[in-house]
Amino acid sequence: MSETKEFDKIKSLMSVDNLIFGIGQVSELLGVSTRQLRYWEQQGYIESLESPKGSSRQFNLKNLIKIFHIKHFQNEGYTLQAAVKKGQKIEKQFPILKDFLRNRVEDIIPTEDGGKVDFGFLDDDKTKHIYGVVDKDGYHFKIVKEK
DNA sequence: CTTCTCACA
DNA sequence: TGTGAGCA
Repeated sequence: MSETKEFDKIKSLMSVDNLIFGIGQVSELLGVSTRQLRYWEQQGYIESLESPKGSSRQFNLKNLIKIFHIKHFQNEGYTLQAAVKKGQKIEKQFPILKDFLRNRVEDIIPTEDGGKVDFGFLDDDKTKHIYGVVDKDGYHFKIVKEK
């Protein structure tokens, strides 16, 4: 087997799409009854990977996260429909947040009582360095003037 | 022991 | 918005 083929195999093994959970696992993991999961799927809120007809349902990570969110918002007191909508909103926000973090966060520096997030410079002259600070008092931004 | 579907509230 | 029964 060629090296690229080997690499593809490893990549495929590590791919989140290949993290599959059985309905029982999901139920135990997230505290949602197997019956609920089938019901939610029947209502079209989630979907399972059902290649072999009539065989047991399997869920990928995407749907595991969906289920997690629905359960979460139901616990907060939302109806099933509202919980699904809340989950969809989070799922739309998440890639944007990820993109922001990937492109704007330069570094994360742990400290004794928390840490600080380096957001880089505010200006092109690179004189105002902005940090997001997490410490025992909470969260705040700090602008450090360089030279 | 698990998951499935169907009937029922 | 789900559950219990009863089958495979």
